[in-house]
Amino acid sequence: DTTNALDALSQEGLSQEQVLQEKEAAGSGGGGTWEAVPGAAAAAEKKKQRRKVQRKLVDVNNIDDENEDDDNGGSGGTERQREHPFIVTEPGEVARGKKNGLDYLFHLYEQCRDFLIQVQNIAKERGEKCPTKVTNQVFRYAKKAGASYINKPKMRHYVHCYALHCLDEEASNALRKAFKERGENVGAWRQACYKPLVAIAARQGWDIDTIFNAHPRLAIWYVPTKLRQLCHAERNTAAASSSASGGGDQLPF
Amino acid sequence: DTTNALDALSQEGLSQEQVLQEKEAAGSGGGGTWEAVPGAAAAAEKKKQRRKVQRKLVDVNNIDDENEDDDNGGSGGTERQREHPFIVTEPGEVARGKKNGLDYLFHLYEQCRDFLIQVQNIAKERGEKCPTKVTNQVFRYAKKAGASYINKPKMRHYVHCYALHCLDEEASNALRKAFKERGENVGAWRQACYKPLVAIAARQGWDIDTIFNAHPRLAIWYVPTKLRQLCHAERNTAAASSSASGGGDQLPF
DNA sequence: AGAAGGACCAGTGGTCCGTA
DNA sequence: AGAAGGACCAGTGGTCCGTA
Repeated sequence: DTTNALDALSQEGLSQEQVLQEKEAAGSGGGGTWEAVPGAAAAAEKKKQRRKVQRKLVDVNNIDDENEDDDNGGSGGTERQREHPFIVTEPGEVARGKKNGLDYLFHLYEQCRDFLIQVQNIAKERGEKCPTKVTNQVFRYAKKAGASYINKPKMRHYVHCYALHCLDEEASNALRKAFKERGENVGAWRQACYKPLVAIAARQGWDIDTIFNAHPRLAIWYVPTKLRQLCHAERNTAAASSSASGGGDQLPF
Repeated sequence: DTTNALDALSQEGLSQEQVLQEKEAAGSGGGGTWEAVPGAAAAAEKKKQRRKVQRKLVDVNNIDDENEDDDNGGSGGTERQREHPFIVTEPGEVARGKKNGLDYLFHLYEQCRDFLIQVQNIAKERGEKCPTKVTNQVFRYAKKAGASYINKPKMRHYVHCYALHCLDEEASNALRKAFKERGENVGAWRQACYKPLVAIAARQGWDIDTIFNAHPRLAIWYVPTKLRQLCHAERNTAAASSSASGGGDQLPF
């Protein structure tokens, strides 16, 4: 019942985001590929290389060391099932088949908040350091409390999607409807969530940390690295073009 | 020129703190020794044991491994001098001989604040995560900037002394004068700084984190573990005795 | 004995990449 | 191909304990 002015926004959202995805897929091959942050791709590549070297070293060291616990192979019974993958659903829609919907995804964030509050209460009781964010400790607590379907990589992966849901539920709902209609997968929807967030940041002085912290349910989540980088890059672009067109505090051309 | 009502306070402060020190020195030998937190001493002991085991293992593994860089012994030239030890000085007093005064100590905290601000400015410039506290990163930055006399263990060691200086300069000054007069060493003065802080916390609902965060120069420092524990223990003691004497929400005796 | 600080360690934030 | 999450890693907070 709140379906106004959504298509233009989300279409726009998609086209640019797809460009971003393509650039990312293309990788650091050519010379002029776009990067959110200068040098970021190179740094990431270095990190990857390091990790590969590490793994190789570990493998070498493991040769002929101990082959005690080698036969736990086969299909020995009660392996924990993975969660069903998410699909793009519109608000209120229940996912059918072996899928989970986005209302469920956002519900997980609320559950994490509850777990954090419990951890905070225990810490206060004991006079211990009291976390203000969803930390490893909270994820551990959630697991111990039986919420085995909550894990850190998943929650961090979709934080910015939840952020949009918190900060502009209208826009978030519109994006979900549009992406469902077009049959996009979850990855594409997730990518598309960045753009409206950057637009919100633009309207509020680019300070994404302050924006997160000002919202009670969002403040407990770390700002995702990529969202931070996108805001920074876009701010610089915006500043450059505005000073090129109208400004006076730049070198004269 | 601000020397009112200091002696009673600091005397009181000392006597109790010395008891605390003695108990600590006595260790976990007997059964009924006082602990700030139940089980804390046992946990600390366990940690110590673990560390010793670790070191032994490291030593064993190092036997006959590589003796390449073995001969950097002797007295080969420009070794960095340690900082002179602190002595208890009153406000404005310059330490003589190979000693540093407490004004200098507190000055180091202000310097760290300056370094933090620089690190924050760089982070904002680059659109990176911006620290709100004096972190390892800040200590690294300080060292790189030439302030080699600043280091983490030292700064953490005296944080609560600086806290008293920030929160109640009158009381801090009075304590310094009293301890100087009595010829106490730095360690004794440091111990004595806890008590007036706990008293401040008592007046403000025991929330030492909020007290730190409410003060602009103090907010950038982590609350020391021991101060937190003392506040917690004292709060429980106070609550127990007040409910024993006048309360109604406790078991009846 | 008293104190300064190098260096260690357990557990963190962050996310890659082997898995289904 | 698309996605979930175990497990890894660099760098953290915290402070011990060999050193001067």
